[in-house]
Amino acid sequence: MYQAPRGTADLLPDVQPYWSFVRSQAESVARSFGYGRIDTPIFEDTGLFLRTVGEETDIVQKEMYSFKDRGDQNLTLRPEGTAPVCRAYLEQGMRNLAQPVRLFYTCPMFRYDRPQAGRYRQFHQFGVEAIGDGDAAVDVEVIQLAMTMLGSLGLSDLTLVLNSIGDATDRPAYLNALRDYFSPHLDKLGADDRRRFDTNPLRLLDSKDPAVQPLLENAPRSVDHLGGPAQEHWEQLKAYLNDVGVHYEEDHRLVRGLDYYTRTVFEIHPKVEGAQSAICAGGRYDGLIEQLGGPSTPGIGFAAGIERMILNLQRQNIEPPPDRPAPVVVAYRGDSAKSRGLQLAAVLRSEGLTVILAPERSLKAQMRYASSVGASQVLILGEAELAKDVVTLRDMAAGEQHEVPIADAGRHIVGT
RNA sequence: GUGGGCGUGGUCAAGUGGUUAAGACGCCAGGUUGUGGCCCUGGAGAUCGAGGGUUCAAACCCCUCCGCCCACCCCA
Repeated sequence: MYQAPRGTADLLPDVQPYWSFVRSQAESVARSFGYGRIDTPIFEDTGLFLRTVGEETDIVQKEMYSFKDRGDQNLTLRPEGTAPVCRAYLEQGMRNLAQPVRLFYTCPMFRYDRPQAGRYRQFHQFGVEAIGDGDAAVDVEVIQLAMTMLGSLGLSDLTLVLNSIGDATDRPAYLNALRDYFSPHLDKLGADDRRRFDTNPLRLLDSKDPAVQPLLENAPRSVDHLGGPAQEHWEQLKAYLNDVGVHYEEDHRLVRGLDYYTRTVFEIHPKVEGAQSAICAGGRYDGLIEQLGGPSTPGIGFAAGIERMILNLQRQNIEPPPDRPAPVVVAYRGDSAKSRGLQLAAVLRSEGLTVILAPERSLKAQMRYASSVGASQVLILGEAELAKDVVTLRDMAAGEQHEVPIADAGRHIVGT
């Protein structure tokens, strides 16, 4: 027997209401902020991710689904959404549109990770990108969009954590400060953290090693090493957030695992403790477009994990609205009634109703079937009805039925 | 990549070496001839995750692999 590949899932109709709920809420909130949908290819040139996400990151080092196609092209199944959108921004000349360009997407992502709660190899993200305007008001807009979107799902008890990791020009001084701080304590660092000390000292800040926790208390803060413009941006952002009443917590240890972030970084997670708690995360990436060979262009965005949003809906016992109406079942007795039922079903569907023709079984079994598929009403056609050119309309919940002319059966069906 | 737990019909689940592998839910049929949801009866459906080994004999013991769950790493 074949099984779905590790870390992938079959989404059967019974879970689809969650998916359509999340997608439609996210999409309508994004549109209300003036964002338009973009779809980019599921695979891209491998170099796009190497260059932007960062050669030293875990995503690139060990999580990419990369392959060569028959033409020897190095391709990679998209592990994240920002780089492809920026590539499209450049390639499609979107800098000639009104700036900032506001885009959103919902699509599958692929990372070769070990699956666990809320983590899959094929997973789905809803994300937005606002490209072409570095103003802190745009940061606020994007954060507001994220909070509004999660709120529209009914998720409560969310925490927004915020930090600024400065511009590329501020980075070297800060990294030196971090190295200076940690170097007397190298003996206390585990192997992973030693490696980080050399390759990416920023990541020492979110080390989970209990031995280094006390060290983190007094570690240098990125916000104390911001250059003038980044400093101003950071203060402006916080002021705007206060103005619009968005609550946040500053977290000086918040850094991100992708190299392209500058200035603002943020995460949103449920207050309940747990692994993989971030359901939404993002930040500013003012150097990314330039890195891709374009003109210096600021940008900011976030991505939210659809599976994680659904997980939290379920944890908070939030039921999504049904994604399809209760069907009307057409039951019948006899061959000519069956044929007439087939015609009737087609007519009713063309009138916009959801109609299922019962399977050919005893009438009793057809009724049982109607009941188990949740039919609100059943239309019964038999010899008696055919003779009079009527159909028996049974209301399943009320348990009552009456005859109506076949020709306007549709008008008598209610509430589906 | 690391550590722990686990894999028995579609789902849940009993069964820890020995005749035809319980049960429940679900599915199908029937309970008199044209009617559901409760109830009753019957039926279908399992190479006991896969492969190898030990044994006269294995779902049950051993090995390998695969997968699932949880945590770490990392991330949405």
